[in-house]
Amino acid sequence: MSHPLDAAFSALADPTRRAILTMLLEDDMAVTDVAEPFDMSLAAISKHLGILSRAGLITQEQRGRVKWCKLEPDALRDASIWMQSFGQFEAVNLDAFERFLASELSDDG
Amino acid sequence: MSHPLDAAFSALADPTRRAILTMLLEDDMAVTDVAEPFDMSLAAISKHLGILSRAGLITQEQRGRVKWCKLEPDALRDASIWMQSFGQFEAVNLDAFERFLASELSDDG
DNA sequence: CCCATATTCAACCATTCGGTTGAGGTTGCC
DNA sequence: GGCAACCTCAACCGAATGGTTGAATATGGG
Repeated sequence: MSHPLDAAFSALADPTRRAILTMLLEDDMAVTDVAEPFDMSLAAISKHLGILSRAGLITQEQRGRVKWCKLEPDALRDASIWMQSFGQFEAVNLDAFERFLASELSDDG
Repeated sequence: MSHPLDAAFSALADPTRRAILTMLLEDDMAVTDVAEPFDMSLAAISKHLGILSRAGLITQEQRGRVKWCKLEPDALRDASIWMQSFGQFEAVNLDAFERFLASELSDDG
């Protein structure tokens, strides 16, 4: 997994990890709180967070005994730019975007 | 791999597949021609093309004994839109884009 | 000090992934 | 018809992935 884009895209390929990123859009969160909504062990979530962190999509800061997870949206920029080279997408249509997000949230994000 | 975004992102996670997509930006290509620059068996490339096809990123049309591969850039739209929800990227800076593409092409894309 | 909380580590497991090889099925051409 | 070109299939392989469990390591609070 040498190229940074490898790490970014493969991190994004997992629905649990995308859901975590979506949660972190709201606010920074502790690992335990990130894990809470998922039907999965804490250790599994900890691994997912490690993958997101190594991909640069989040950062984690230890403060006391809790480790705070913070979204790092800039890391998505390169991946986003790479994709823009295909299709010459027009600036995102916000209506379509709203509809898309709605369908996303009713699913799993 | 239920969610369409799973397929798209995990297809994009492999550098060989990203390179293939970049090649297809130029023109439609036959499977053998896609395989030519890679140090890898034809069967391996055929599998990669299958993955790209199942992810909707390309389509393949059989014509005679050659199967033509065609980029399907619209499939990148959803993934692109998903990413836009993070970071509220400003409209892509074209200078940065040029620099990025240059560094990409000198690497492996 | 002791206990609970927060998180990771280590070992394990089943499945998937990315590659190989060899055989096989069409299609096109002489 | 027969051979070459184009592509996939099937079986196999080693390594990575996504999950589990149980133990280990801080840290904070009464």
